[in-house]
Amino acid sequence: MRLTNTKSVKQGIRAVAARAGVSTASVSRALNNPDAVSPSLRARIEQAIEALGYIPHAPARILSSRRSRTLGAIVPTIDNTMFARGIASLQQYLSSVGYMLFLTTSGYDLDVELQQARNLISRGVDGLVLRGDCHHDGLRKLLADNAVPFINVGIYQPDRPYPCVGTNNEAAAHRAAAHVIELGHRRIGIVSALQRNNDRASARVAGFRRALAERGLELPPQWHVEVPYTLDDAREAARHLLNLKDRPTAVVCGNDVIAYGVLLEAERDGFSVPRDLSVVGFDDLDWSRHLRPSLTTIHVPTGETWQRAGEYLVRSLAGEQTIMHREIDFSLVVRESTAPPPKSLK
Amino acid sequence: MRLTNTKSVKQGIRAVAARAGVSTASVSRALNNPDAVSPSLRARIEQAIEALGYIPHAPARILSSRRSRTLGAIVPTIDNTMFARGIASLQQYLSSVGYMLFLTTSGYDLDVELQQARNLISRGVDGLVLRGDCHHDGLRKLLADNAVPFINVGIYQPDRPYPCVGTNNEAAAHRAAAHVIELGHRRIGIVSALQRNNDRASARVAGFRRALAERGLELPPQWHVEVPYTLDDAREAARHLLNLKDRPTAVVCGNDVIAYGVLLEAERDGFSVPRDLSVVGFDDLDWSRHLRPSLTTIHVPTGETWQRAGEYLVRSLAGEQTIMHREIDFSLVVRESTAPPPKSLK
DNA sequence: GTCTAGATTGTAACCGTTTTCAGATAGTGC
DNA sequence: GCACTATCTGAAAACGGTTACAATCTAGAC
Repeated sequence: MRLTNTKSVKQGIRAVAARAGVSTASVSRALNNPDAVSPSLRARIEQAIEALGYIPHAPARILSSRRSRTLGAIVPTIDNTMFARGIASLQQYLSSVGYMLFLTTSGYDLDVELQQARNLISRGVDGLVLRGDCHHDGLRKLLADNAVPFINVGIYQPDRPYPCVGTNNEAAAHRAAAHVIELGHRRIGIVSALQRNNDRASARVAGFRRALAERGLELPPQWHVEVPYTLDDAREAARHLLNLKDRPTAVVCGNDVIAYGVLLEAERDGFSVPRDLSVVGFDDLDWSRHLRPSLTTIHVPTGETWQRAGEYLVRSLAGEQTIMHREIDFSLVVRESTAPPPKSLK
Repeated sequence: MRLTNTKSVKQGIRAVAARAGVSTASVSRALNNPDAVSPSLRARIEQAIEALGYIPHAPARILSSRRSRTLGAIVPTIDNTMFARGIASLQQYLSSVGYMLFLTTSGYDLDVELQQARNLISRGVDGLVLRGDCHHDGLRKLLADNAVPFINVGIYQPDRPYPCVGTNNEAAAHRAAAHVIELGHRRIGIVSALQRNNDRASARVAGFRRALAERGLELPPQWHVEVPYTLDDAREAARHLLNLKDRPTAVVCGNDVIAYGVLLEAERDGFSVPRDLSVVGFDDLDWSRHLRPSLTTIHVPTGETWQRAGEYLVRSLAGEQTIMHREIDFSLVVRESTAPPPKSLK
């Protein structure tokens, strides 16, 4: 049998109510909707809360109200400047509107993502923030079955029936490639992130390819390399690409970290950037403007993107009508790593 | 009045129980302690769960069981490789033992940290992971009043009554400074992170200073600079230090990002590292070995540190007796950024 | 002074689990 | 075959809040 002392309640809202000489309903109201109780009552209750050091029990609140004021986010990894940025920004926004964030990671694994989503829903989140639109089939069903609002972030797909917010990666990549083409390059290589289960990466590759195709430029297979996540991987791929007998004069990269790898490897092999080789990145991480040569890249406002995702969900949950597909502008930032190709190789 | 259809329960454990023809108690047992129910029952229940797509409601579970299998972590910022690393590692460990992590940020503000702690406790976390041992007075009281287990991570203070896990920052910093002293440097500058509300930063400064003091070396005030968080801040400070008429021949830095700033600024001002200037970092971020010159620094196993913190709490919560103060070894990684001082300035 | 609308407060059911306790069932030694 | 355990299972009371509804109170309007 559970010990229940009917005389005195040691904690909880009932203790506060008892001390303030009011009902639990009033305490609850004072907490959630202060205007609904008279100033005098409110003062008494606040004083009792203070005196008892009362902290509301969120799980009970969630259970009773069916709302948690908590969002869940599933990112591939937190150990990546882009995501860390985004999450920080999202979290800051959410906390400013009284929401909390449950953060989990999927490690780029769709099954894990599904599992994490189940986890978060179980936890009672009011909505979910997902990366991209490349998900397990079961995930959509799960979201639909449980009527969980969600948004795909980091991509822009106005034609899809799911909400999303992000830059148009295809267009941005196209812009990046167009930049080196405009500089006069005709021999352009691509070093992209792994495209598998990563629609962002593949959209960028598509943009690069379209830019080349529009100018009738060839892309020999050996000039397109895909690399995993680390700088070491990027360096290795770059080394390979730079040592081809027939090497490109410019390399467009799927993200800045990859570009760093190309830059480092180029330096190591004695190529001068941008004299011998032009390099374009994508994301515009902090480092990119500090590097020497500084990196020409596509600037993507990650913080804004994720904050908008939060705004979308919070507003939807508040019953407001909001834009389902929001495009976030990118911009090309031209720095030192790009220049016209050497005359001899033009 | 709430609508309650007494005939059919649409969801929840009762729906599962009804479908399987068992009591809710059995379903709960099948979920939490499978061995406690007979295989046949378990099979029936599992099938019902599957058929209904049942997802347990964690808040209700927490409310009832008084345990959330969730830990809270409060870090200054997530947008910092060190913390991102640590959090990623902690999260991975926790998920491997069936725990979840509630992550919040304090922005280096003690009041915010206290508020976040309140928030997390309200959320029902079973324990708290904190950064360092520099907290608001109210925080300890809060933790004590609510009997919330916690651990300070990133520091090692065996003499304190609070659990902690981390490297001995003072000793590690001492080692870093000793390294350049051993190389023959006598004119050594310090560029540290802000010490206010940051015991890690101040322990490092203390270690640097002790190493200098032990060899009887002077530290003119203008040779010790404190900088905020960004690379830009570090560069500005470095520029100032390097342009002193009477400048040091070696600089020990409070962390790697600061060291990058010094390195970049040195290059910009035409100093050659390590010929004209030796630089030592602290943390050993990924970049440090890729940079040119690569950075001599103190390697700190961040991932292990945070995982240990998780282990400590999980074990404590399981009732196991565990070590309260755990020291994590650091190591000096000598790379290209340090060398004996130029003869002329020795 | 009575009546009514509106503002405030209280009562108690309910949110979806876990868990105690007791009852039912099956297995064992004699 | 019987009493006696050891195992399973079920009924129902919590857990700590929210909130629908009822009850009370207040202030004008007449």
